[in-house]
Amino acid sequence: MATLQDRALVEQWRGIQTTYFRTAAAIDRALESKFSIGLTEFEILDLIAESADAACRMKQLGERTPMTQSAMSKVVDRLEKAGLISRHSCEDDRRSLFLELTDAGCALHRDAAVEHRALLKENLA
Amino acid sequence: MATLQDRALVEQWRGIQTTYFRTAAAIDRALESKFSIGLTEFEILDLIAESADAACRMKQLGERTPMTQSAMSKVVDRLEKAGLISRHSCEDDRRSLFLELTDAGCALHRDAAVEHRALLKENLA
DNA sequence: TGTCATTCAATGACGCGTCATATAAATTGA
DNA sequence: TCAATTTATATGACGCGTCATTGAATGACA
Repeated sequence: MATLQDRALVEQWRGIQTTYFRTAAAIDRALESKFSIGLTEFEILDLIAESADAACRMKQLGERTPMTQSAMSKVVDRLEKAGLISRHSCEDDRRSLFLELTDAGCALHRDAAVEHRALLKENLA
Repeated sequence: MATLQDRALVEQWRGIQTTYFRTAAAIDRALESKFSIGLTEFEILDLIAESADAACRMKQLGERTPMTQSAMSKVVDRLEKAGLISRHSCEDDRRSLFLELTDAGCALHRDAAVEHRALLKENLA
């Protein structure tokens, strides 16, 4: 039975959903209008920027985000077409790809990150 | 600057995302395989079931979920086609619709809710 | 070394959500 | 009472994510 506990769980879950949707929508709109990229694209840029010095394998990125491998592949496509990152195939294992921010990608990330953090602060507080 | 605070915000946000995606995916798969409905469909059933005695306007539902009006309309479509709910136009205001669970919808909700709560418990603990 | 299994990434078909609009009904106010 | 506005829902075009599959490279091991 445990109906009371169930109610609490459902409330908690709805809270998470609401926070997630509200925040994601706010960031997405802002990034889209100011930088012409979506939240997903930014998140990949952000992950690449974090592993700054080491070049960054797609596989590794996949482990640090809830995104699907397939989704990743398509986001990376878009980012490459937008000139924000470049793909380099790995010498040691030619199945792997290294990703790197282009100068444009680096600059855009720097600016977009400010907006991103500000909106997180506003929505998660 | 506030780089440290920013890191904390980003971590918090990623935690929310991970929890959200992991939980949603788990519930969605389970409901899909056992009851042939998605998480979104279940959530609407759940909301209708909550406003048990009073018939339930779409508008009201919209206020209790982060879903778009458009999304709602389509989910309700699917639920109706699946024979789980019925739409009744309102006499007082013929723009509004009342939603009601069918017997099948009611039974399915009862069973699916057990699964739903169990997975919430498992994932949000 | 040759086969079989495994791993990394890309792709096509498909479903769902979103945006912008449409439709229809109700409300407002001159 | 008749426009103009607002409100409730539906719909079509479109983009993105997912699933299943493919292609290509590597690994395992007899």
